Amino acid sequence: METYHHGSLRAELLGLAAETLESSGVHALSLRDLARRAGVSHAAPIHHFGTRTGLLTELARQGFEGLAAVLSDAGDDLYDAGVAYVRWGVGHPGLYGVMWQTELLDRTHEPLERARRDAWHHLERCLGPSTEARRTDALAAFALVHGVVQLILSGAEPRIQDDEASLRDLLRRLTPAS
Amino acid sequence: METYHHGSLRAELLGLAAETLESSGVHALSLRDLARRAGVSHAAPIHHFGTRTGLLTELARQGFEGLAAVLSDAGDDLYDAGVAYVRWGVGHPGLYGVMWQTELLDRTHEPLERARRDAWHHLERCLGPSTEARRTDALAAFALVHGVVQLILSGAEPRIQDDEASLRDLLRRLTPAS
DNA sequence: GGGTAAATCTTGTCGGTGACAAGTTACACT
DNA sequence: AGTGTAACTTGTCACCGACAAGATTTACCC
Repeated sequence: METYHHGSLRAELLGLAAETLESSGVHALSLRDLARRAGVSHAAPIHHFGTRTGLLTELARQGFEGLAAVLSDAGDDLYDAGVAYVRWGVGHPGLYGVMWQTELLDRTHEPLERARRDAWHHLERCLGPSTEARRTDALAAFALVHGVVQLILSGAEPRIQDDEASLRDLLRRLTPAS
Repeated sequence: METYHHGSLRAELLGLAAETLESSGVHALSLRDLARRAGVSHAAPIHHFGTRTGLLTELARQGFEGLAAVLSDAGDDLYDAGVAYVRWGVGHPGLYGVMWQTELLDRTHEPLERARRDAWHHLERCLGPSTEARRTDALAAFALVHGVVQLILSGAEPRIQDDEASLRDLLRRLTPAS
């Protein structure tokens, strides 16, 4: 059969990579392993992504898009959005880490940066008009939800409950300025 | 001179590793490069740390100790401690990332976990007696400062100012429960 | 102070990995 | 039909972490 022209190699590689990311972590993700599992040569992934960084950058971009979609669905309430954010992050332990590890990503990749800003704006939107104080509010809100996700994922604080009620209770410690 | 028995190889390797970590990031930190720069054989670092994970674990432990010391000096006020935390994190961009990247560390290493808990307790101490609500307060406080550091280090939000006044203003969005 | 155990470091080697270069095959478009 | 281009392969290189086995030095104990 067709040894050449797999047809949708790029998509399949991304899928396999996402699986590995969640099941085994970034460090276990190698281009050569992906190639083996997809049944192609060891250099095939490089053709599609250039470098390993290129692959991770694409995964991160997809991640921010998924996150933005969830935030968009969560509505206009800051705490609703916060809960949605945390739940998405906790649900994607491998990917979420990659999204924030700038060392692994190509920060000059415009689609990635755009997706990141989009996700940010969905959270900022819950705070009303953009004054100076609102921007600080948004920073605090983002830092809090991001920190909660990282704390949970790191496993450093096993006492954190990630059910909705506990999360909401936690997020309520944040009170936007007057 | 003495080819064998460098005298303080372990300490020198840790120092070189810390330098590389801050100047070039984790990914640029290799045991073999450390060995070259210390003028020893490529396997010498392995003798002292077992694995690369072992080296990073030791660095992280030192990191938490340094962080705990800074928090201890910051006094009893939650916001003072928060500012001190953020400033320490921002001042150690490479190391701070390693400290929270569990994939790179040996989480069963008791000295590391003890140092981590110590740092935590220094922050929790600012909140008074340990009730249920206080613990949630502590979680929120930790998540917020941690998130702020990560946001700054990631460079995703260049608008964050890390001078003391701006940081304090940001941290004030957090109000512990009654 | 002599001998033995342990710690420190070296040499050698293995499998795995990212990256690049050059070649081969299939598709697309005119 | 023919030609350019995209998709993929084979081959290769340097680097890395890890392990094993050996050499050298220190420490300790009688």
